[in-house]
This record gives sequence, structure tokens and C-alpha cells, in this order.
Amino acid sequence: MLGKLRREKIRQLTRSAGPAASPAGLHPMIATKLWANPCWLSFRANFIAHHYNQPLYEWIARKFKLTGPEHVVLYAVGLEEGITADDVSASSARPKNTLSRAVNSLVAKRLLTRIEDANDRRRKHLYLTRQGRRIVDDTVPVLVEHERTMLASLSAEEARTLQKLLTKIVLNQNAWPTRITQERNT
Amino acid sequence: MLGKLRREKIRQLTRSAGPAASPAGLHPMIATKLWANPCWLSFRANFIAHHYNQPLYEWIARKFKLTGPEHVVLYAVGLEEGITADDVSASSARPKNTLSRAVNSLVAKRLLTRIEDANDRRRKHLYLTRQGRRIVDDTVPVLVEHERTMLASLSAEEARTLQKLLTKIVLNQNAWPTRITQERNT
DNA sequence: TGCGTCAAGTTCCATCCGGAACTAAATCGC
DNA sequence: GCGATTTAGTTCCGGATGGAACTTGACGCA
Repeated sequence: MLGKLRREKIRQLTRSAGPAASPAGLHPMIATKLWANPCWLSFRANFIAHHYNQPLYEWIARKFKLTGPEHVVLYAVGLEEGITADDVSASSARPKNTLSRAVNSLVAKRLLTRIEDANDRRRKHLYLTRQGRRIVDDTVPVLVEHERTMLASLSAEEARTLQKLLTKIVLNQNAWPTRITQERNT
Repeated sequence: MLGKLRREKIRQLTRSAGPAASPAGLHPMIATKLWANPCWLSFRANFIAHHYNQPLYEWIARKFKLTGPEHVVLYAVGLEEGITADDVSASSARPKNTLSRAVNSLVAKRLLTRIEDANDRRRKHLYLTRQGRRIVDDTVPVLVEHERTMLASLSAEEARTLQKLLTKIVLNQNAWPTRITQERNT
């Protein structure tokens, strides 16, 4: 009852704030988060990332018995053999202890080998085994296709623009705070 | 040694594939994931989302003793009072059992009240208490500022374009697969 | 060459998380 | 109106997760 009134209010607000009429079948709360949300970027980034990750991690767990972090490592080494756990950590969303565990597990499963750096014995370079490479080769096309599906509503030109803009954001990384220090200011 | 050779190889590859020379100080693995990565969208979305979330969740945990899901619920109810746990679930990246726990915890902390729907006794509408509202009011400006910082490298025009393109992607949500069913095809 | 600092990786542990199964309530079909 | 199906929300539980502290090795500096 109250809820219904509020729902109407949103719909109006949405219609006025959004660039187009709210499409039929769009969940009202998604409309709110799109068009009546001061944090527009974080909602969109999280939403897209989640809907990309969720089905893939479920699939990879089901089909290859790999956890999320394990796949992250495997994929990264697939992109660039010889990297270290730290390289993966710097470029991914997991803390280094989680990645350490993932690496150990992958080595135990004989999907990865680890070679100590000759000049710095702390560093351990990671390489795919034959089996590891096979899993990467089996998964990457599926990931690419999944991403393609999620981009289907954009033209090639729009996709290029999007890529460029997101790149620009990422390249500004060292200007971002890694910790927020804000005292209550009221 | 081997690693060093490979590092050089990447740098070259990066330089050729990227639209600009790789900026000094950019971690080589980030360069790889930006420019030698078939999944360009998922890397960028995950990277941005993570670097947005990470400092904020740490801050919110430290300052308000709230977990991630609790903050997600609080923020959503702040946007739109009277929503249900299901509304939060549909528009966020958490499964509904996690959100159920978060709601219960927030009610126990007297930050949220829960009112059963008169027409459908399964539904429970969520409202902020005075304290809940205060936390929302205290956090939102910080979230907005944090997002602004992360967008600093974009012009207003570019930000508008980005917002439009991401919106277009999100609106296509019902064309995305929720589950991947792929049999090994080799 | 020896000490203090920093960096890579690991270990420990409490906690959170999310899949699966469950309950209660509404809705659909006839 | 009455059983089958769907939906909102909860509970259970094992296992993953990530912060903090630790270990080992490199490096700066006198």
C-alpha cells in the first residue's frame, strides 16, 4: 500500500531523470539505482562485473573444480607466463594471501609450475603446465563469448569509445585513495 | 632472467597494442590486462569496481562497524524507502540469504525497521530509523566524493558519454545468460 | 659487514559468505 | 474453492575469505 504509492513516485522520478522512458520489464529498483543514485559509476561497474563474474565462476567451479581465485591466477598466467603472485595481486581484485593459496592449490593440481627467480629468491615465476594450458584454452573462448553477449547492445563504435574511456579511468589509478580517512564532519 | 626477457616482450606488445605509450609507473601486468587481454570489459569493470569498493568497505567497517552486505542494504533503503529485501537482491551483487542476514542484523542494531505488507504477508518493507538515516547521510557524501576522484581523469562530456554507454549495457540485462551451459568442445 | 627497512610469500584464525534445502504465503489452473 | 506451482524470506553448514602477524630474503646505508 505505502509501497505501491512509493513505487509510483519512483517510476515518475525515473521517467523524468532517465534519458529514455524506463523500459518495460526493468526492475524498479534497478531503475532507481540507474537514475536516482548519486553513485552512478559504482552501481554500473559493480552490476556489470557481478553479472559477468557470477555465471562464469559457477561454470568454472562446476566444470573444472576451480575456485574464483584459482581461475584468476590461471587466467593471468595464461596471459603472461612467468609472472609472479605479486603481479597477479597488483592487477586483480584479491589479496595476496588468497592468491598464495590459489597458487599452491594449482601447483598441487599440476596446472602450474613455480620457478624460483635466480636473482631474487623470494620471487617465484609461474608457468602453465600442459594441463593448465588446456584449461586456459578451453575457458578463454567462453569468457570472450560471454563478454560479447553482455556488450551486444553496443555498436562497434560505441564499444570502442567505452573501452577508451574505461582505460582512461584505469590509467589514473595512482591518483585514487587506497584508504579513506574521514572523520565525522557533522 | 627468463622473467626479465618476458617482461620486455610484454612492454613491446603493450606499446603496439595500446593507443598510447604505456605511462611510466604503470604496473606491467596491468598494462597486459589492458592491452593484451581478450576480455577487455571484464577486466576494466572488475578493476574499477574493486578499487571503488575496497577502500569504502574498509572505511565503513572501521567507522560504522557494518559489513559489506549491511552497507549495501542501508544504501539501497536510503535511495528508496519501503523496498523489500528482494528489491535489494535484484539490484545488487549479493545472494538473498546474505541480504536476509544483513537485514536482520540492521534491524537488531536499530538502523532499520521492517513492516509487513498488508496485502502480501511474505513481503517486508524496509525503512530507515533515525540512526539509520544518519549513517546514510554521513556516508553518501564520502561515496560520491570517492567516485568523483576515480572519475577525475574524464571530462564532464566524457563522463556523460560513459554513463550513457554503461546504462545501455545494464538495460540489456535480460539478454544475458544467468548460467553457462557449455560442454567441452574439443 | 652488520643493522634497519622493505618486499614476496606464507600461515593462522575468526568470520563471512553463499549454495541448497526449507517454511510460509500467495497465485494460478481448472 | 482446492491442489500444484511460484515467490519472499530464513536456516543450515561447510568451506572460502581476507586481515594481521610472521618468515625469509634483498637492499640501503653507514
